[in-house]
Amino acid sequence: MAKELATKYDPKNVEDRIYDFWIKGKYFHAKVETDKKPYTIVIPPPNITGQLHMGHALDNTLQDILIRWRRMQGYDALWLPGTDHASIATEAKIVEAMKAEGITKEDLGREGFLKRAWAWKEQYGGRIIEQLKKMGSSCDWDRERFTLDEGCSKAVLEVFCRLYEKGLIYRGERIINWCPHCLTSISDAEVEYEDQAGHFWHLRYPFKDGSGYLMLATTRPETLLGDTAVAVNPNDERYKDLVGKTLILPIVHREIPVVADEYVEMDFGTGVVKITPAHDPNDFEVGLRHNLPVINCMTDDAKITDDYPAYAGMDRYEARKAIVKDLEAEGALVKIEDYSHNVGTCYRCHTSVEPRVSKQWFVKMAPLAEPAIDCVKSGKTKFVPERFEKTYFHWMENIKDWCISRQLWWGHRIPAYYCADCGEITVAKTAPDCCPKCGGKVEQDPDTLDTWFSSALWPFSTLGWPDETPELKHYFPTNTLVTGYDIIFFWVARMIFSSCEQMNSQPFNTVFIHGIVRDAQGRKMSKSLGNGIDPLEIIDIYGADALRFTLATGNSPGNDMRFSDEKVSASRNFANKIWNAARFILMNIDGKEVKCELPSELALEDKWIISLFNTLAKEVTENLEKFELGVAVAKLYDFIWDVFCDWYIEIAKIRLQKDGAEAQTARQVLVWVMSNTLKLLHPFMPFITEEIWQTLPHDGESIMISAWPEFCEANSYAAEEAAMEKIMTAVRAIRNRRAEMNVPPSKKAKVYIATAYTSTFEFGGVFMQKLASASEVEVGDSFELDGAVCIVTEDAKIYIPMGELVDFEAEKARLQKELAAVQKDLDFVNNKLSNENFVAKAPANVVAAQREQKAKYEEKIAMLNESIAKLG
RNA sequence: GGGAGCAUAGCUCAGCUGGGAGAGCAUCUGCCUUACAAGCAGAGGGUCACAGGUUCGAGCCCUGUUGUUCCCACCA
Repeated sequence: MAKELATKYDPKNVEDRIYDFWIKGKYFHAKVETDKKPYTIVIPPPNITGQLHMGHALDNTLQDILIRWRRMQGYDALWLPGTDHASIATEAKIVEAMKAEGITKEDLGREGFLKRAWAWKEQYGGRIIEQLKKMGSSCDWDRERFTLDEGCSKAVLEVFCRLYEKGLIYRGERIINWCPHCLTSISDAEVEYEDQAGHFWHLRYPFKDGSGYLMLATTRPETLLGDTAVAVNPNDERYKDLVGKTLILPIVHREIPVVADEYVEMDFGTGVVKITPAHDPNDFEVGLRHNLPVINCMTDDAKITDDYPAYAGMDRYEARKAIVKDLEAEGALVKIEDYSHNVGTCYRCHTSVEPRVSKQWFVKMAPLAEPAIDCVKSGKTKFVPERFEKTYFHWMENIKDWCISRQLWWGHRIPAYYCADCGEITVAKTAPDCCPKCGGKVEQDPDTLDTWFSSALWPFSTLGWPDETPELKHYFPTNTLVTGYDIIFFWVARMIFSSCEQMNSQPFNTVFIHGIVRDAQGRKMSKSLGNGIDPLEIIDIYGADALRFTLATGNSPGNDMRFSDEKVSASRNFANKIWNAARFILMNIDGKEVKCELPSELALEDKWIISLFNTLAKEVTENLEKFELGVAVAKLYDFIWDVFCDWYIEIAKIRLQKDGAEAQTARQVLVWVMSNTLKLLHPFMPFITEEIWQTLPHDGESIMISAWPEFCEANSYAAEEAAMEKIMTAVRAIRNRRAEMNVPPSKKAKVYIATAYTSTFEFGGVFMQKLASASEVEVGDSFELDGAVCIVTEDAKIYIPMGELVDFEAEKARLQKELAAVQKDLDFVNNKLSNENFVAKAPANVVAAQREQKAKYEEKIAMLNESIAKLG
């Protein structure tokens, strides 16, 4: 068996096979076991257009760690997977693909387009799911959902109608953000602002009565076509008398009034603002207050309308040039300044957003925000780390109404029906045959809903709501939502208010927030930079466990992390280390009857490792409970590598070589500790742990459904831990000394140990032989030796007679140097202890520890002095 | 304009409720010690950004400063 295992762990031989084994065993499937406590995570549904990127890899690694851990703890753990139809992103991709074939949406018509979209979904929607499987994700694939499937659509209809009936959804003509490329409205949250270099055009607008000009400046001269006023601040002494006068709009030669409005900042620019209600949100508000006409001068793809023949059909930037030229010709242009300003862009295509007045559907947010704020304030939903609650509150408290209608076809169609005759609006789950008011013909609103409207319902729509399913009853509210901070507004906040409203409950108890994965230089990974790292490629080279381990190790809640090959390579090395430890154990139990249970007779070193493991189990569990995944995994790394491999396995070799009862004890402890450590590591590195666990003696079908190791009082051995620590300190001291003197390990030497802990060191003698190149070890109260190297630890004075290698002067100097160092330490402690305030105010245990330290230093100093005296 | 994060070894980052600073990588030295050279044993390397304060005691708590990153707002 052992011979078959290569010296290097090869994930390619393991991962797919193990994943199939899990699927066949149905271990991921949650069975609605009502006698067990539920633990639920709903996946942030990736877009069907998506390809697995590092963000997904991190997000899903964290979720899988939590769900595997809870499953092992005995919870009825459900990780519910699915995908998002991503209306705008998907539709854009399909339109783009069609463009290559020379077809437009209109050519196909709505039905034809949707048919094509569904075909597209069938083709690509499964791709990201397959990629998630490569990560080892233990999702319940039998419950996979899609935001546009029948159930989710039913939930969407239900919510829309309920909100409409409550007056929380309304239709209105408002200024909204319009993407001239995607040809749809987008919500405020979907606008990204970026600094762009632009210009400030200073213009003069003449008074009708010929009494001069008003100077103003604009960053968007083309919107002048839609100007319906010029505003000044009512308190501005400079312009007080001009309010109410009439100006002639340059080029257009329309008469517009001068109005007074508080919105105008007197200190900025000339304190005069042109007002374009149709193309600026602030101007729109001013227009409302002053009853100004709204003149839309652009088409939906941001070209000038036919109302302005000179510019009709020009793109807004072309028009800008033409208009500036004409302004100059007319003498209205005063000067042009360079100016950098924030421009709103579409979060999908980064085209500059064109604010536009248009009739859309909105969700009235104020009444929904209040319970959502309370949900977090009261602690029903907690953010980890907590600071993100502040972000959440700030957003919720300042929230504006949510524009939910999109001029797209791929999505949930708005269930509103308009009567062609009387204009009556009917909102209903099923289409009415005719207008309920006048019996006229009705037509459904052509628009669809914002994709986030359906994902806002995800925690309960996926569990069967609005039906009262057993799943909904058992698994809702969900336990943990794992997501990045970049998606709090889009999704987390909307799930919270939707759930508060529809379910009268929080959607999840904890929101576990992580940061984004950056490249090795700390830059955001992006397509345009081309610095993205493909997780699948990393898996191909290093294995999924190595990738997962890297992502988990770097994780500190809410913080960004950098990803580099070096880190994955270190993780791969760790996997290999585990692999080789397993090989060693397998080699030694080959052909022997070994069960995975602790023998009744344990040696000192067995109790030591068992005790340390016990502490590890406790701490890892505590760290996981606090979402300190990175801390938990670091402890596992240290235990496996530095404690188990570097010390315990090495020490175990001594007994294994002897064979007999002692060897059998060592074998069992090796198997027990290894097997249980693998369990603790399993959530982080599922493949390799399963592979090894299966090869070791084990009970049960799979490590992933084995019981999570618990802290156990009987496995705590404080005295043995302390004794081993003394021996290990001595071993390290000897190694250190030998290394300094450049003595090769092959040159063995006898070791004399003078100590008060004779039995401990007598026991540890064999360890010294194995680990510290000791040919022989003699333990006693004191020794009189000439020409020996002397090493002083807190518990022992160690002599190594290596006369021919020792330079006595150097040895003396070294000891004196060490003495000085210890003396400094002692002074420090003494200083503390002689401070009355310290002794009086510091906790008793801290003071006691200092006193103990003082005694140790004094003892060490005495021993060092003695050694120096001997050297003459 | 408002808010938040970060600043610790050459690099990347840990550091729990305050009790003399840690890891990985890199560097240097010595080892094929039969699980592992993707390894083993050792070493060097830090005014914990700066300035105050609270405390017997501060990397950690408070105030301010500087640098840096991000989020929100959007003064045309």
